[in-house]
Amino acid sequence: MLSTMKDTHEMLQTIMARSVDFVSESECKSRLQDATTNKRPLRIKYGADPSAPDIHLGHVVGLSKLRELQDLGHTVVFIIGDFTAMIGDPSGKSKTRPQLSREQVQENAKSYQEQVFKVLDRDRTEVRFNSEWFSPMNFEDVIRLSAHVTVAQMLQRDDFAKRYSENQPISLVEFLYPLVQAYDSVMVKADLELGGTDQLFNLLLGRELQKIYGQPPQIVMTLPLLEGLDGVQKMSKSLNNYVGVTDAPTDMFGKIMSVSDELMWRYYSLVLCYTDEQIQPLRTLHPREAKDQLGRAIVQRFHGTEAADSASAEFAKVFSERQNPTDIPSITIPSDEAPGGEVGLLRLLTLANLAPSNAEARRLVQQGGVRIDDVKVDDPRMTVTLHEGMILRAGKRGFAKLSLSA
RNA sequence: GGCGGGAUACCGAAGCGGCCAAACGGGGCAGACUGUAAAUCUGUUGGAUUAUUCCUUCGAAGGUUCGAAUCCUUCUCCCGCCA
Repeated sequence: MLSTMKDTHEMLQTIMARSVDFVSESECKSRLQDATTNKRPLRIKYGADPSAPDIHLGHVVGLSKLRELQDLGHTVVFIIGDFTAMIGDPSGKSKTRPQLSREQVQENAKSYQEQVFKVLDRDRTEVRFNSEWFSPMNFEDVIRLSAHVTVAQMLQRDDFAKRYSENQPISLVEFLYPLVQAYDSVMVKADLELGGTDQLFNLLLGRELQKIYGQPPQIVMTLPLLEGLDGVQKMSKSLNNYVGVTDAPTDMFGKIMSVSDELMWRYYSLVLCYTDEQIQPLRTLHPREAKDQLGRAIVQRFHGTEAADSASAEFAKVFSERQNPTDIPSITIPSDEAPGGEVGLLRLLTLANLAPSNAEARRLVQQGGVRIDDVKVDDPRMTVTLHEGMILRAGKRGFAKLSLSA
């Protein structure tokens, strides 16, 4: 259970590891001591947006930290922002987030939880939906809540300040969002809240609001945002630069291998929680080897050792040795598409889902990206005589195996 | 309520009567190389067609013109400023 007072310092170090902002160390220390003497685990708040139910490694950064805290005996209060998701968020430069129905939100929330518990300890997690306290509120309540903050306070937030000075629009709803999140903290009596560095303002507002409501202010900790596969922008579903925790082992491994050499150390640190001392020896390895280990460790975490090893082996086979993968999706060409067992090459590629259009298929062929049974074909006009088990390859990753049945 | 700005392909952004399927950048895809789906370099990036060519696309609908993303009219949506 909770450690003794002697360990407080050590505990603090564990808690603070990898954090960017931490408000504040001294508060945390006394809170920990209090927790120990009263045998009361701290309540660690974490908010999740169920509008995009795919958890990726970017989320794992925070989740891993939560797990560490759970392993120290604390309780995670996992808040699903079902209320906020139902309203939709017009935030920022991006397009307005779609408003989700209650059913969709429920469904997303469910799959969200399934994924989250790949990292979190279910027994030390309290799941809450914020519609619990927001749905019953009426407009009067909203106005009263809003009265606690000023526009000047809101404009302290970086992105608001920036957009305001650049004459970019800021929706009133966006002003309300930090408030909503802050109120969550009040409702669950959070002792500590963590989030990405972009959440700092919202987290701090939670402190302010708690003080107003007569609660001890939560400790605030931010963690770095994990860069996505492109190595520049933060990992996100909408940028399609993410590794999902439900990705198939081979995909997951392949995506990790596509991370730049430079970036992989961040993944070691933020996703796998390696300390600098643990990372140091890895730097002497060949980058390809270090990345292979990274990929295996990550796949192992979500799919097990066996899957990790075979994903690694499969990758070496397909990309290093340029062999065909073990499992190739099988496709059947309808007989009316292939009179006499013959089909035009381009048509074949589109039928096999290796190209979205004939024009795209032509480009592939002209650029030398197409092979049939390991033989390069470069004539877009050619006709192909089909046979059972014929293997089509388009580019590095596109494969299809022909099945002639019926 | 008044005034002004804007809507271009996946995204950002040029173009302002023909040479525009539309510059440029990003992203995507392919190739070379390689140590990997790293890095770098090159090519490519609406659809149909072997090609000639044709079709659809520049917020929507009409119109002017031999010819429009470009001019006119109306409409829709977005943004800013001043009230």
